[in-house]
Order: sequence, then structure tokens, then C-alpha cells
Amino acid sequence: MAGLCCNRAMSTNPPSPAKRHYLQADTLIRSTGARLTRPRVEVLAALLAAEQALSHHELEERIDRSVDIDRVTIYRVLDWLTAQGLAHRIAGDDRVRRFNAAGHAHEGAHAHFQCERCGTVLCLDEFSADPVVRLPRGFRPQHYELTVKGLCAGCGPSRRADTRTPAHRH
Amino acid sequence: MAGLCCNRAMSTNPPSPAKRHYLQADTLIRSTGARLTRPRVEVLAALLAAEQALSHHELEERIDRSVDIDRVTIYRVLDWLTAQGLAHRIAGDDRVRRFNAAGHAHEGAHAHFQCERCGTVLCLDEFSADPVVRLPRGFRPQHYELTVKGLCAGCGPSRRADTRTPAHRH
DNA sequence: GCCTAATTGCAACTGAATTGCATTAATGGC
DNA sequence: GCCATTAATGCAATTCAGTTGCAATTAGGC
Repeated sequence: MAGLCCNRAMSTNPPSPAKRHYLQADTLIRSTGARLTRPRVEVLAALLAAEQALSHHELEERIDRSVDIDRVTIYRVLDWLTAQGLAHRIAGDDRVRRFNAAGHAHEGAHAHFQCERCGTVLCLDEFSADPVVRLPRGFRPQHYELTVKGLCAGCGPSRRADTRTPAHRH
Repeated sequence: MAGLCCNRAMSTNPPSPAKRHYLQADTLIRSTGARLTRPRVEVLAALLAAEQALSHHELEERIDRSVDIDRVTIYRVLDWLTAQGLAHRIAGDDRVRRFNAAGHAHEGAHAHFQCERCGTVLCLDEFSADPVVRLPRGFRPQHYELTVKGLCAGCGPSRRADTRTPAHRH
């Protein structure tokens, strides 16, 4: 598995369909010039593989199977990835931070969707916000973040209360 | 002081310039049909008087002088005010919730400014977001929240590092 | 003035995130 | 390939915002 940090640990893993994300993570981490470590690769690969923004808990769940990485390390790796611009942090309404791989060219404007029922956070396409709001004198905008709140496809009004359990929470 | 809950406690206070906000709070709380209590009036008056969104801490600071109200009560009053539509909750990037009196006609779209240096949160005028983003099939938008991040007038690049202490935090 | 349900106060608790420090291991130089 | 060095990790304890359970208080109707 192309230069994965600890060559012994990974050599026994069968080639998984998620392999691509590991390789991608590997390359991205190398490109920063910092050390290539197991936790970094695992966390970034998980983010790359995810179709939605992941909380710390969700990350723990998706990683633990093979290795087990300390909670704190995951926090630190996430901070590091964010600082490197490889991940992107979203402050949820529920005081939980969620992350996704910063694939999209998030220049200075992001948009997210957060489901009010199940909490899922999704990264939407960019939008242009600059002209829309007017700031007081002397205020300098740097980033724009649009959060759309509502119900996701799975939690929509068509299938109510019983057909779906509040997922991705707790 | 026009029908303030406990008539004995307030009668000794000199007519303050902030009196207007107390009267306003009084009226707003009455209008809900629920009980008019000291903590509710104090908290709402503080929010009405504030020029920015206030955190729980900031509220405690601004109230404690005369009466002292339990932390938990403030949390509960804030929840109640929010539920009544009298206050509006903003989830900050720093995992701290801030509140402001829901004066503006916040229909389904708000905009806030958060200073990345001092943390101050300001309520901006409305904006129209509906057309800007496209959601996946089956997703139903309910509220739109635009957060502009950057530097406030006091923290702007003209006066750097030393001339200003990071205010409104801790 | 009295009653009763709505509020409040207190104490203990939760859950996300952070900090300090000793240990481990990725990488560059040999 | 082996070693040193220093960045990264693991562990334990801590912080901090917010919540919960329950007994004591009190606003508002009679």
C-alpha cells in the first residue's frame, strides 16, 4: 500500500475498495512536508471516503475497526488537517464540530445543509455572497458561510416519525 | 416600574436610562400569556439593551449587579425566550451560543457577522438566499443562515496586535 | 389572603474539546 | 540498515458550555 507509514501494519490488509482514499490521503499528507503517520492517513482517508461531514464520534466509529487511535489524537489530527487546509471544519447548531475533506475549491464561501432532525451535515456547492450583505463601516469580511437548515431527503415530511430513526446522532 | 413582577424589589431602583428596555421586556413577556418573572425581565431587557449578540457569560455579567439569578435559570430563560420567538440563538464557531432579542423580522433568513479575533457577534440585515443554493433532491430548506467571518471595526488591520485586547471573550 | 401549577435555585452530571507530560516512532544523516 | 532527533502520539486529568432532577419558591387566579 504505497508507502503507508508503518509498512508492517498495513501489509496484511486485503486490498479494499477504499484503497483509493488511502492513496489519496497519503499523497495529500506528503504534500504538506510534515510526517506521514497512521492516524493522519486514517482520519483523512475516512474524510475522503465520507459523503457527508463527520463528527469526532463518527470518525472514531469509522476508524476503530483496524487500528485504535486515541480520541485526543483524532482531535489533534483534525486540527492539523484544518490548519493545512486539507479539511474543513463546520460548527453545527448542536455544538458539535464536523469535518470534511477540503476537496471542493472552498475559496471564501461555503454552503452547508444541516438536517434539523437527524443532524446530518452536507457540503453544498459554492455560492456567491459578497454582494448580498452590507457590513457596518470598518468591518472586513473574510469568509462567508451559508447554512441551510431543514429536512434531508431521509427525514422529509413524506416519511414521518416512525419510518426513520434519527440517524448519525449520539 | 410599570408592573414589574416583584413590586417591592424594583421600587427602590432609581429611574435608569435603561428603563425603556425594562418596560419593553415587560410588555413582550406579558404578551406571551406566561408568567412575568424577574429573571425573564432581566434577561430580555439585557438583550434588548445590547447592541450585539450576548453569550451566557456576557448576560451574567450584565445582570448580576442588582439581583443575582442562577446560571441555570438564565439558560432556561434563554431557551424559553427563544421558544417564544422573543430571542434568537446563534451558534458561534467557538461552541458558544449567543442570543439577541428578536427585534428584526427574521423570517427565514438571518445574517450574522462574527469577528475572528474578538468573537463579537453582530446581527446583520436580512438577505435573500433562496435562489442562491441548490439542494439535492428531496431536501427541504427551512431556514437560511449566513455567517460572515472577518474582523470587526475594532479589530481591523489598521490597529494591530497591541492596540487592542481581544475583547468579549472569557 | 390562599392555592396551585409554573418557575426558580441548587447540586450533580454530561459530553465535546483541551492541556500537560511521558512515551513512541517517522525521517534525515550516517 | 542503524541511530539520533524531534515531531506526533497516548494517557490521565481538566475545562467549559450546557443539561437534568428535584425540592423550594412564587406569580397569578380565586
